[in-house]
Amino acid sequence: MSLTPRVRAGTLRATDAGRAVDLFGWVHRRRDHGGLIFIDLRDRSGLVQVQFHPDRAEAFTQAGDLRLEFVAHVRGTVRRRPPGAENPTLPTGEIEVEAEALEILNRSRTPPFPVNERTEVDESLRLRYRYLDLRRMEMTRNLELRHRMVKAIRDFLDREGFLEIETPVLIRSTPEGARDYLVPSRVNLGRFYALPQSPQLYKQILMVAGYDRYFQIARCYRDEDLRADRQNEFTQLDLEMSFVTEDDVLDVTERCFAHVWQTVLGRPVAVPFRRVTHADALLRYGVDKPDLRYGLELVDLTPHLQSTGFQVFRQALAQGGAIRGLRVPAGSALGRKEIDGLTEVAKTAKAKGLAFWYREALEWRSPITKFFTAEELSGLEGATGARPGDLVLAVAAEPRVAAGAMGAIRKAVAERQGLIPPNAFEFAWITEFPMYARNEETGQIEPEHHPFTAPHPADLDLIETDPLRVRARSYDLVLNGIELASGSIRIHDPGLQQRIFAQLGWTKEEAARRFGFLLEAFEYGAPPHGGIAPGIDRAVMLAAGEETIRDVIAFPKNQQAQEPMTGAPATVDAAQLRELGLELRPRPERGA
RNA sequence: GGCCCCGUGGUGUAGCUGGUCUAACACGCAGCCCUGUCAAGGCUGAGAUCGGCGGUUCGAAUCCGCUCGGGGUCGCCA
Repeated sequence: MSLTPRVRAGTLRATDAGRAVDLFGWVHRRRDHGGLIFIDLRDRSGLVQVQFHPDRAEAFTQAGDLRLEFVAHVRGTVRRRPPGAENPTLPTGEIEVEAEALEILNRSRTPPFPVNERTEVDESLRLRYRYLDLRRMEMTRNLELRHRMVKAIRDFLDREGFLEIETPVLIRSTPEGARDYLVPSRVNLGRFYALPQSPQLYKQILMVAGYDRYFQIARCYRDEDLRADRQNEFTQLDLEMSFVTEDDVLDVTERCFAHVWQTVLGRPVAVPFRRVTHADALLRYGVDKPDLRYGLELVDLTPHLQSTGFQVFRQALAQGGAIRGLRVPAGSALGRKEIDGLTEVAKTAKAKGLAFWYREALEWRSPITKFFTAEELSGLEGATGARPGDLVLAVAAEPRVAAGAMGAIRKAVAERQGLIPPNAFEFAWITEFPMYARNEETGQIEPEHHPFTAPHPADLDLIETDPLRVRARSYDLVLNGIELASGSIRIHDPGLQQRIFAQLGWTKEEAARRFGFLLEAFEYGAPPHGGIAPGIDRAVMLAAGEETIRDVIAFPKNQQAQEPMTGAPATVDAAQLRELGLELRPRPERGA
């Protein structure tokens, strides 16, 4: 059979009736009636029903041999289906292809899991046979969605005057941040490249070079443990702009997302996005990446219970603690069991316990009501706005712990009470992150974002005196409680950059050794600049309504950072190691 | 590394307060019948000793311990 231009199965419509077509695809399903055979032929675009009639004896006989996932070439004619035989649930349901000839291009073993159904299949099996998994329509849909989103991003940024520039994947290791993946250099024995955790330094250098609007769909690598929304290898939209302030970066970013959501998902998204300062987010939502699809704002009860006689609260307050509360509308329906469950959530978040009061018609009911004065209880009512039938929850602890615990409680309550609207997309900016955070283990002060983030101009004087209070010119984009992007206005003044390095405890020599090239570049006319880096995998995951980014990545790693289909990472030949000047030490324990 | 969840024919599940479980159901697979189905239908059949090891018991898929594999999460992720 000679090959003619192929037609995609899922694209055929009633208007194609009478058309001679060549279809190439996989057997999605077969319905063999003995005297008549129907095959659903599937390709990337969808599927169409092919009918084999005994009148075409040769094709009909061959069709009897077809099995699921066989690869076939069908030549035939598109026909309207007989009245009453249409399938309204299928885009191609008005027509079918009457087969005139069939060519079985390849057979298939019985697949290890159903390709033609939506059933949940063990993920390790899916990854081992990823080529079959990717044939499933949900995965095809996800990868197509990803393509369209990335294309929409490129189109948008192109129109906005951005230039897409590639930066190296083999780069110099910089010890800060996440663990680097290292690549040994054969021609420079004993030396290593690192894979980029992000193109951060190169994009800043590009700004110095005058490429004032740069972007890249960049692969990034971080040797850290994997999660549902975290791979050791992932994709970022890396973006940097010169001569801008926060507002410019936020503006172009939110218009970019609005464009993608509109053109790809057909979902209008209002701009500008809501903005919440980091401090405010902790106070009102207990996290720095609040899910704004639901209310349930936290309330500061500290001022109302300042002199409470309740020992647990009293002690917490005496140690500089805070009391954060949450009104659960209609929470009186929650029983002891639910409260216990929430208490567990609070404890997992390091709180010692969870206080609760049921607001009844005339009074508060709780094991601890007796410890509070009428005045305090009315303060509680005023602060939370609790009405009869509601429940009030509270945690007293060091402010950070209280916020974190109540943030976890807020999320748990929303999930358990079904307060999260489906199909909602709530974007929000979190601004003014602190410049520094204390590393709990080492006690050292470390940059919250990265050491090139510009400090808030009003806080410059605090850098040396009270670094933890210095706000950064940084911002995160949050969508439905998931961090989508992170960025900042950068330092472009070599003097200030030195000062920040010094604050981190680096000597001039150390800073020069690590980032000398950047400091040097800044001495040749560095423009003010800033940028952001949205995670593509997460954006697609949320747009697709998936629970894990693995479902929007063609060949992801599992939680053990392995790729089950090819078996990476794998051992290598001794000869390869020798050539690289590497020698493996036996593992400390559990030999072999 | 800690905590939590899961592991039963090819797939998805049931069974799991120990005993006709000689492991059930659906899909898939094989054979036969069937000319308008679309999760096609009907009949017949093959296929798992219940992740592995050890223990408790007269008796273990069911209870206990260890272990392996997978997932979620905390730590980690400038």
